[in-house]
Amino acid sequence: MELSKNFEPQSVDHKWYSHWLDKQYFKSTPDHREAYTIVMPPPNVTGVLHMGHCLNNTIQDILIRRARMKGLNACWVPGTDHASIATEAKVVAMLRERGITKSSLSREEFLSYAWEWKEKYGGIILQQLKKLGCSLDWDRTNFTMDPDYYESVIKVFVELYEKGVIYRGKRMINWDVKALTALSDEEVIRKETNQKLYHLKYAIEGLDEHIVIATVRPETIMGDSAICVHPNDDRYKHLQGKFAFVPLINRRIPIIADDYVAMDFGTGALKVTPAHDVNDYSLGQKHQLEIIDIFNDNGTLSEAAQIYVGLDRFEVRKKIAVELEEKGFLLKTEEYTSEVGYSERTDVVVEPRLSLQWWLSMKDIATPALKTVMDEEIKFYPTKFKNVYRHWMENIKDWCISRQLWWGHRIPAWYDEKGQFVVAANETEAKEKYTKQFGMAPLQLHQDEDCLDTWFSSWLWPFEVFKGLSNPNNADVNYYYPTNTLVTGPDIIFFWVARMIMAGFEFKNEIPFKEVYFTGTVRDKLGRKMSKSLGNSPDLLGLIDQYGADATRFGIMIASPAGNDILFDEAALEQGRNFNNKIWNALKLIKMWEGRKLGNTSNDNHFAIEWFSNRLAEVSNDVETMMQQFRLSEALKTIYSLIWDDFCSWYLEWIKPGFEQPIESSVYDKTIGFFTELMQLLHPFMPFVTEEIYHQLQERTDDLCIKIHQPATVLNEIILQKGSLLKNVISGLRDIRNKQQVKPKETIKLYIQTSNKEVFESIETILSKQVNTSSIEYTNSNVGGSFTTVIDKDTFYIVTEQPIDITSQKADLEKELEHLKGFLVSVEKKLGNEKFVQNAKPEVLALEQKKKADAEAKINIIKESLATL
RNA sequence: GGGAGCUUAGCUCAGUUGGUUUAGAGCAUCUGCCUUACAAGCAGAGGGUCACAGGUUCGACUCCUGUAGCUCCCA
Repeated sequence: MELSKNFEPQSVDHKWYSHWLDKQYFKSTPDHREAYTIVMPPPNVTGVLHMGHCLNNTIQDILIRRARMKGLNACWVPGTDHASIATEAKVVAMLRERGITKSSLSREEFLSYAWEWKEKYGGIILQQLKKLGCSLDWDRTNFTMDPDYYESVIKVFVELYEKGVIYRGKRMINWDVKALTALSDEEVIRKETNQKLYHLKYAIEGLDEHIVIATVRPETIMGDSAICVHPNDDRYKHLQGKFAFVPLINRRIPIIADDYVAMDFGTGALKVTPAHDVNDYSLGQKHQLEIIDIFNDNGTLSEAAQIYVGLDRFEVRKKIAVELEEKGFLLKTEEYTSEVGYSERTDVVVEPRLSLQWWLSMKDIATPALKTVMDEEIKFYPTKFKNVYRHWMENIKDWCISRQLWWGHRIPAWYDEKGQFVVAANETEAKEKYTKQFGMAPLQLHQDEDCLDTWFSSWLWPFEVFKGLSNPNNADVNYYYPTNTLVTGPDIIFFWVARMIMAGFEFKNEIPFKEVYFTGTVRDKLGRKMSKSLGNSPDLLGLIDQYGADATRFGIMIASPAGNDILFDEAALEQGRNFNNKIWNALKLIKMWEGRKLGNTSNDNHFAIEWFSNRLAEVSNDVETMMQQFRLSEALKTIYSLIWDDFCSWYLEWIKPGFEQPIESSVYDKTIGFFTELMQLLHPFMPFVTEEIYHQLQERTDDLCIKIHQPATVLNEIILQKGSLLKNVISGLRDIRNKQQVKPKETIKLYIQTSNKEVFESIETILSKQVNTSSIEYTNSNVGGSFTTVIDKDTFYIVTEQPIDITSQKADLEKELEHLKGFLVSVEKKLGNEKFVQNAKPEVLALEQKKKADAEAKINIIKESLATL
């Protein structure tokens, strides 16, 4: 069959993915082998594949494919997250487009729309991962709202409530005025925001003066309960204990003193609004101030505000500033930059608010989870994240787990008409509990309307995907858990990683995974985060169509050092595509020889084969080391160079027969073997092209995907050194040819002056072919009428038909001489230093002496050559 | 405000306990080649006082201190 000019991923990718699925290579069941398990961080069920997923899942696929090819029982579990707030927001938006408001629907009606949406768009992302080549065990696909999973989440809630770890309480929370729900601290993103600092005058009761406060939130003055100054602040000492009036509404509030106030910020006087600021709340508690909540759920002002009722908080800010100015309360405004909290999901400014919510007490749960990471029972790569983790864990706060949403796991608390409640897995149990607890059967119970934070289900992921909670101690969970490697972004270290570790100890008394690999953030090539508003997120599926999955994987992996950010550049995908073609062309070359095999006639290629087999072993070992340290991009670079440089540029050229000449059978077979092993090494990174080549190389009954790879370990250093020498000499001589403008087709006569004649004799055939000589001879003295060059410790004389350009040659030699002399000076300086000779380790000293001797010898050779020019 | 990390060639990065030929790759650049596998290619070349300033040491890209810039996390 005629091979195409270039590698064509479009047909190949799909063919092999279907084949692998048919053969069930990705399917894993417990057996006698050692398990290697990865659970995929579940993407949002309605999400689409973006660069972050691409990086993340490519890394996981590389690890899992490598494990599979090592003979481990590799299991990679896919799934999706119901993503409570994100999905609900999407459904609400969809309904709005259809002219339906959420408030007009019952809970059941809304949920049926949501499920419809989930069925329609859910799991698109999983289909997209197939295009990337991800070798997931699809039969194990999980969803965090699957019936079993749902039940386990509820079970965990009830258990923790009964242990007293979960409680209900009214505290300050972050309120999302768009999604109309509470948020955890982790869901609030702080951003530097330009604001205005308004200086407002509050009149003092009984005195003809006023006090000036500075605030960025003039719209909250109607919620003020006090003005606070520092007790030692001389400016305000006479006002302590007096009263002031809130502008516009004239409410009377006390002036109190507390050393919480920073005297040097603003005017040193602080308005206290306990309902709408976390710090003001604590201050309010301490001084028993009134709490006046002036906002509605949606961020508009409530009746309690008295004025501007029903208007949005930011609109009020503008209007009230104008009114305050008109009425003489606004002294001045200044520009001010500070951090403001925004909702991670809806990007609206979060409103601190006092609210009755469900909480999970974290202190006790966190203790073992902190220790296990500090002791490196769970290893973090890169290790710097240990610090981040420790800092958060040591300062951990209780987790607000309730959300005012419908899409999610409904909180299993049941209330009577008086608001008394019980927590139980279902209504029947709730009734029993109620009867027991309150000594009478309930008239009617209704379930809490709220649902749980998404992460309250995802923290169970590593063992509930194996039904570790719904079916405790089943064969799967016993075999696969703890899992091996978690690959995820550092942005969810608190949301997810930390909480999974806590859940692991709490419910299984075991770590959930042995190592965590934190990927970097994918940015554009200018270093900016990928974002919709910048429009700098590439269309991933378009890229896969254009370059192929292998090139895309290559492109994203080649520049992804562990833990560093990835600057995504399409040029890297081109490099990947070119690499595909390079491999493809090597295949074409070898296939040309297939019909020209002959019996073995010479030993000419013996060196090439021996060298490459050693080189292959050497690099395989290097790659193994790098993989163990998660230096994936380095490993890929190393394989890339092994294939492109060592195999294609050197080895294949060395064994390549002349035009339409035959090739020895044994050389051919060896070459097929090398190529196969190279494909094995590369397969985890670029699965499609390697599988295709594997089958093109010769008829196969098996597949590369599951072929076990065992790199040779025995190395012959001498051969490897000879190889480098040969490469150096070839490059050096080609350089001379280039500089002297000797045409490629023109042959040269080569004379070698060396003390290592035998070494050159063993590589003579290759050398001759690579630098196009008509003859190679050995000499003990300088050859007249030649170009001279010194490579390592040997001198080479080149005789051509062309006239010699002595000036350029002389200049080159002089330049080299200059460099060597400089080098020699630095070495001699070291050796002339008595303290160095006394203190340096013997091997270092010996090395310096060798450097000196070598440099001197080479200087002599060059001087001789120059003299004869 | 507190903490962590980074700064090496035009770009992206290696450089493993301080000494390995006065710093290595890849990409980009330049020169010469349409050489029957590959111009998405081949053969070469140029390019860096290792952010800055001190210190420790016989010796510092490597260790310490400070400064500047950038990034991230937390409050």
